[in-house]
Amino acid sequence: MPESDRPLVLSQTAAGLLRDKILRGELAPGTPLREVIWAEALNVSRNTLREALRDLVAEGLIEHRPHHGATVRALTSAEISEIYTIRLTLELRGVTCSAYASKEAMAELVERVEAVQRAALARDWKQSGTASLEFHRQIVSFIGSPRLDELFASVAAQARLAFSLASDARRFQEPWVARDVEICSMLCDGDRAGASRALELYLQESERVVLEAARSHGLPRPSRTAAPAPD
Amino acid sequence: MPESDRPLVLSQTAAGLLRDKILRGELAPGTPLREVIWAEALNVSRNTLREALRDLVAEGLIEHRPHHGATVRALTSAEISEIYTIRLTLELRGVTCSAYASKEAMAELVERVEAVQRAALARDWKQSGTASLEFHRQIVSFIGSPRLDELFASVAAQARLAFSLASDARRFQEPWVARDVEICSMLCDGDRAGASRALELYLQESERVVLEAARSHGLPRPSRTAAPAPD
DNA sequence: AGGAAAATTTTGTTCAACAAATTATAGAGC
DNA sequence: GCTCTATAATTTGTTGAACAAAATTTTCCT
Repeated sequence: MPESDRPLVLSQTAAGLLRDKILRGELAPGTPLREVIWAEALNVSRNTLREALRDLVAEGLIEHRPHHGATVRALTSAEISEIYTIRLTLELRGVTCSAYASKEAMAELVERVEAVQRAALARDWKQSGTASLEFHRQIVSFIGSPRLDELFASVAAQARLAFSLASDARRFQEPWVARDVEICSMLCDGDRAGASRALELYLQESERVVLEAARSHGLPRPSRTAAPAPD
Repeated sequence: MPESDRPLVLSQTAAGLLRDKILRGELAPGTPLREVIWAEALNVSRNTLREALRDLVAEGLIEHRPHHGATVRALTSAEISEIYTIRLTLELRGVTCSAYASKEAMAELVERVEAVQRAALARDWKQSGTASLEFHRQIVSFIGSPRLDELFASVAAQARLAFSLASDARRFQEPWVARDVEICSMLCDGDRAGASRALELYLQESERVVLEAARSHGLPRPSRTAAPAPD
């Protein structure tokens, strides 16, 4: 039944709800998203849900094989590596473009690295991780391309999906804070070559750690087990 | 009527037909794509057409404003500039990564630049443009990320859309052939710094020319005129 | 003309149905 | 007991009709 609230575009709000659940880690990678079940769980028609699913496929959050349906995307180790390849490409270019960044943009960068520090001081490691991604996002924004910004956001969302496997959040986030700070100060000093080197090492190590976590914690197991209930 | 042939996934073959028509230039940028009209033109239901349209939106070939429907994407000059920003980001990184490219990949690069030369010699400027894009695509592929390859393909498709405005194809393509060859030989010699410089100038000038062509030829005019018939 | 109100078009969404493909189940035979 | 196959049950792909809501066009009034 078409009920209650009248949001601007239903299929997109439905996509939004699903996106949140996935990013929040409530739906483990590999989980199948059955159309009828989620249609009534989100209180939309099956057709509308399908449109929502198509949007999420475009975002890279879910996979869709014809006649098999949609599943929460489970990253292979190759895909995790690719995430870092993409990050390196975008962030290195961002560092180069920081030469032409406005005063405000640089101030925003400092602002964000401070947010990382605040979260770390408060021992809020989840927030620290989010803030760190925001910091790197700001670096990418120096390029000045909304589309590349969007790509980074998409990639970052998937990275967080991989992060969610990490058992101990502290050991996972703490070492990076100081390095974010270092990169930021190098950028402020105009030492772009140094920032590039630091960034490259940063991403290499991060990739190694995430890959390790993913490997130990369980990679795309074709588990045919029952799907968690929507509610 | 669900007729005759039984393609694997209808909505995607429908999207394919539309994609071709757009890329072929049969549907001018800004052209509205009315759902009922194209649904029966492609012989699919409206729901299926909607799914096809959503796919094309994800590809960046069409725009979609809620309650206004889909239109063939008309690039603003800012968006044309962004195409070159993205190309610069991807291709420069590709040049860097060419250091680790396999022998086969480098051979493929030479292969493609030769295809550009052949087409130019045959005065087939349309083919020359396509081949040139393939050459640059190969540079990007050195990065080794399918997703970035896909991004380049998407951006290239839109670039061709902008190219289609060019009045004189020869003056438009000829000057670039020699520069593609130069960049290729620099890469083969391992002179990545030189290749980077040449590439940056190449893209800067290309952007200038395309922007000029687009400006003179007519930018996103909100023409409310009748849409061309599907057939 | 100008602008408000009504008629029309177009999109957003739902529902019910069915074909086709996939997966699960139950036997048959060894 | 095990594999292989035929059958049933599920799930996706697609359709067509219907209607509400938003946007566009037309009409009509001043």
